[in-house]
Amino acid sequence: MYRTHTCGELRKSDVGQTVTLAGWVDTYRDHGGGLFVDLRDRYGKTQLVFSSDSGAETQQLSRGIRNEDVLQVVGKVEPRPDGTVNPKLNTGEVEIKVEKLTILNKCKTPPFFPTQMELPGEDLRLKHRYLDLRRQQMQQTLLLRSRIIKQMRDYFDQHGFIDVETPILGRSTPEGARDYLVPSRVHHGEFYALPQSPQLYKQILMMAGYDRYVQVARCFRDEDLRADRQPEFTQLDMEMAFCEMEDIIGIIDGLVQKVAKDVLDIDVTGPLPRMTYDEAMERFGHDAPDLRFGLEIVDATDLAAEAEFRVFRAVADAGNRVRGICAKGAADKYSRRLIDDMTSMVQDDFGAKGLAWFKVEADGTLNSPIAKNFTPELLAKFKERFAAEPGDLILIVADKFEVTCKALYGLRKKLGAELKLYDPEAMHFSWIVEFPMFDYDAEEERWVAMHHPFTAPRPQDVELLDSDPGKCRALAYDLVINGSEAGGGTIRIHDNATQQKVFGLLGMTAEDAQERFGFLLDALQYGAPPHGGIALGIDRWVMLFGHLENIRDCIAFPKTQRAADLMTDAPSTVDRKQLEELAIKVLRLDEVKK
RNA sequence: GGGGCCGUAGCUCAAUUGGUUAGAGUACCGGACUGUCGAUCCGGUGGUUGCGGGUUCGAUCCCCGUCGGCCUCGCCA
Repeated sequence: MYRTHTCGELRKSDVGQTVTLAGWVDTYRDHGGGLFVDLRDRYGKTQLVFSSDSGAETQQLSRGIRNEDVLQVVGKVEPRPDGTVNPKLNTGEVEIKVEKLTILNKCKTPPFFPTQMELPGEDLRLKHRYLDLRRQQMQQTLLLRSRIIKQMRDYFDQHGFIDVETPILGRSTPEGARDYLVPSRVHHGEFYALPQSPQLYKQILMMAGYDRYVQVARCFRDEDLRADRQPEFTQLDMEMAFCEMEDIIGIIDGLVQKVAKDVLDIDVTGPLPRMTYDEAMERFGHDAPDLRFGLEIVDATDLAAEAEFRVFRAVADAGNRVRGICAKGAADKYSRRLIDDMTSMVQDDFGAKGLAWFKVEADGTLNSPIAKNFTPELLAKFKERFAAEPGDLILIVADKFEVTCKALYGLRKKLGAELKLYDPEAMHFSWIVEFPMFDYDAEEERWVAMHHPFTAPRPQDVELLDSDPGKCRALAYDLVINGSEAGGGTIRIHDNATQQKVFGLLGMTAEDAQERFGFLLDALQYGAPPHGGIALGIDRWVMLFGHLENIRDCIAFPKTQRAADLMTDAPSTVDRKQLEELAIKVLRLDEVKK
């Protein structure tokens, strides 16, 4: 037996026992005659004491102990002498007088120590992930992740959901994200695709009568990475038959309450607040607004239309929008220089033509390079519209609606963080509903599904599919936590005719649709029940519930921004023989580009 | 594909306007020390300044390219 106890469990009540512990050397303090070692495992730390009492042989062996060595010790639990209790440790009232030491494994001097104060560079952490995962912070996060997933599994189990696994090797579907492809050895020139989500399989399960399905599903999307995006990620995927949007939302409201209570001890009152997509875009410029703070977007297009200022007038006259935000008390926090930086941001990142600004002076006048273009009366109206007071900073973007949304969303996010408009520990949960069915892709001159092509239109909007698809709203709902999309779902189309019509609107011919999704169209004709579901982004839940800034910290073995695993060095080239079996020839770069 | 930041000892960082021998803390090695808990004290080893090229009398510093990491726009139904 390697150990009788973990390094986190011994207390004063255990004094007198002879115990065996095993773990890593967290730190050691060598006093010559006596040596203290904090032995660590994922449960905690326990202080070991080596002295002449340990015997000459053991004491001699103990002198070679270094950080991160793996030890096993046998010894007696003793109370610490008066004045040497360590209140920082749960085990701080006791120590082990070591009688026998076994060095199970030495540790080479590592590139970094899991215990060091300054975090090493992320590339180093990823390369030596086994060391990084020893860090307490990482262990806490993976524990949190495990706990959230268990809560989810328990919850859905209690509500009668069946866990069904769906294939990892599937069929490529050109809609949506880029697929990860897997070549077939048996069928030369043909490929499987890794699932972007189990979407179609779970719909088929509904048609098969498994009316409550759940799965912790790995999903793959070959797109560029971000701080909150990995090429493979995990979803809590669920689907229900004979359900309406309210049923799904109700179930998830309950889950949110349960997880919030369990992991953060927060009482979330249900039902969670809802906002329509249009309202979210109008008030916050984004479909996943951070509702922990105000700083809402204010429309001033009508006022702009009265202005002498040609830039505003032209935008208003062209049917575009003049909108802005008013940051309370921010005028003296943002110098000309910082405002210039924000101007560059809205121009370079969001395609805005510029950023207009006003600072409200102590006497109430508006200070701005463009103020001279406005009558005092109009300036007063702007001030009133933005409810601006002395010391406030008004930022205005005049552009197409979409551009004002993006730019003001970006500014709001930046100002919210910089001005500390919210408590970083706060949690805000809400639903965004009534999404449009389609977005118009000007480049490809066609409609694209906003959610996915299996989303059902609202019953009252069905006829808009023919007359005005852009106005058609979907039975879609996104769960938003602190300005992050934490989940999204829809009620699905469950009849063949509507599904065919939507495919048609997306520019697919009947033949295309049959080739790509024939199995779905077939299944829809063999007794498909009404159904719908949702998928929750588990990695993001961990990020949000753990107040972490980065999705890589929520995943045991994540990929870098270039989608590489620095520990295993994946992806890698493969043997010529492997390629030959697959009938694959790798082209040179110049051969690809032509 | 575009924009930005970063890369100096094993690690975290510093190095004046481009200036001559590239420093500190820590780790590591050796020594001292029986109540420490970020132990302390003394001594020591350790550098292709990511890589390649250029400008210059002289480059960690400026320029170009490249590799790697991060942030971001596009992209992500």
